[in-house]
Amino acid sequence: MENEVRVRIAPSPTGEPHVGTAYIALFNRAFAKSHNGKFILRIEDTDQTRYTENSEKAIFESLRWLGLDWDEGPDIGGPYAPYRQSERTEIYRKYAQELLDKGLAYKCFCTKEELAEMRTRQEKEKRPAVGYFASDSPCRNLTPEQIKEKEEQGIPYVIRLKVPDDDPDALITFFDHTRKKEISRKYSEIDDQVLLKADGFPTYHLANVVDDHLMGITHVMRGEEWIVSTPKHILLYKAFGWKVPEFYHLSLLRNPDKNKSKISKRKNPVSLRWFRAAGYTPEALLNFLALMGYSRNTEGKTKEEISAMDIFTMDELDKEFDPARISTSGPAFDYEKLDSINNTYTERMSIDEFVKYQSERTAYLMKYLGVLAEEVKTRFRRFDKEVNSITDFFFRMKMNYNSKEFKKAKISFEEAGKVLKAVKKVFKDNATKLNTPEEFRECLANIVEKNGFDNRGLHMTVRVAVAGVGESLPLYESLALLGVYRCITRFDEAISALEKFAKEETK
RNA sequence: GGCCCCGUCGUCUAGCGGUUAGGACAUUACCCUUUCACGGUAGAGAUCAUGGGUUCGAAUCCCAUCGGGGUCACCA
Repeated sequence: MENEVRVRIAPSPTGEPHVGTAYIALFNRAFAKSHNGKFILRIEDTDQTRYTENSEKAIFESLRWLGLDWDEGPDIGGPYAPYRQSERTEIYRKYAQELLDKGLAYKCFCTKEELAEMRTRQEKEKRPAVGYFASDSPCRNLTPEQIKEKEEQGIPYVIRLKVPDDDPDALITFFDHTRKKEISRKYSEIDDQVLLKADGFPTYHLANVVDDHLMGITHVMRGEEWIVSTPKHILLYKAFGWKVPEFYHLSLLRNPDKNKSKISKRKNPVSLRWFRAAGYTPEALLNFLALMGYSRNTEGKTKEEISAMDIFTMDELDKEFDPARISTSGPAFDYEKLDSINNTYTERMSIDEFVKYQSERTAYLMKYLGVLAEEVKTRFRRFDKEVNSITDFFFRMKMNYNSKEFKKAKISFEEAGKVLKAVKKVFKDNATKLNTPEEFRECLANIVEKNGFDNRGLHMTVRVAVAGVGESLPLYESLALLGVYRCITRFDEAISALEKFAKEETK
């Protein structure tokens, strides 16, 4: 199978499984299926500092839930195992050594401080580009004796690629199949990339190129954020004397705000677990995601036919998939449209399917809620009262507050506004440190103490801001599950609502 | 800031030298309905970012400008 199409998705297990991963996976898989090829899952866990325990499991689980199953991967094996980069470090070391032997890479002993110094110097000189370039590299031309001496002193080092500097104006060019054009960068714009870190782990660039080659990847479909580093990868393929795969860069999903920045958890829910718990069906999410980056061929179709073409299954996509129809502009993630698509899928279900999906979803919701699941039970007075009404606030995009609820805090609207502004600031400043319920508890307690706020008033105000109502699930656990960024978003909405309520009252 | 990418209704998009610029979501009105939702019908909504070319003719080709995004880590 020399000409077999082989594509891959290579997520990094750092935190929640990202909707962007599913987006890229979907197109890779459709491409493989349409060519009778293979779709591979590879885990890129070379950053020990960002690795989180359950993240890999969550990626498997979420992708499987969506039906985006893979032909080879860390959990099912395959002819090119292992598929987890942390288990392949020997391989990367070997290839880094090969480059060293060929004189195409070198050991760099610079410290973090020296690197920082170099950076500030370059910025001061107003250089067009900042980085570890040949002309700036103190380590590039170290003699074998100097290297030996430093090694004997036990100075830690990294291995850097020696970017050719004989013709700085020469171009490195590749063809981007999504944009259908060549993209180039000058050699002079590329600095000596780190290949192997001081801890012996490879960087993305090395591991990715080595694995793609070893695993026989023929087509690389990945996010647009990689477009500028593709030339670096080309350089690596050349250094090894390997065949370069074909590249497709997909535009990034964007936040639906005016600026349309790359979609982020700071502004919107992006976790696949969230979408699942919120009650979206896999078919609907996939259909929606496909719509964001792909358009079907409408040639020769009637208006009526076209109007029904937005709804399609992955099987249909796999059959007709044409990579030339992937779009290049960054689509804003329209949660309302997702809802609408979800609706058309649920209304098409049989009653049996509907019931089955409802119970599957409820089961997952309880899992998602974690410690809060117990609390849901205690507030669940009757079975005809839905669990959803108690947990709904985790999935709302807009709160549309009612002034009556804020009155339960027994402090004025102005005071409540002040409280929320203070809490918001603290949350923002300590965003990365607020994860567990306990951390939220301490945080709020500190705010009460420092500002002399009414304890009950603050807690009720925060509760209403976050849940929309005065009676809801335990606060600290709710804040933790919601996540600090979505809390902040709600505070923003609550603060302006409170201002409005205050004005109306004085009228 | 340097470099790279992108630019059609509010949003996702069709279009690839000659179209009344089409569809979907959202939105408006009406119909259906004892309510809501679904469904149906009709409508509004895009001087195709702007300005120059090329051409008999440009959303479609070229250039410039502007706007947005990405990237400049021992993160991926």
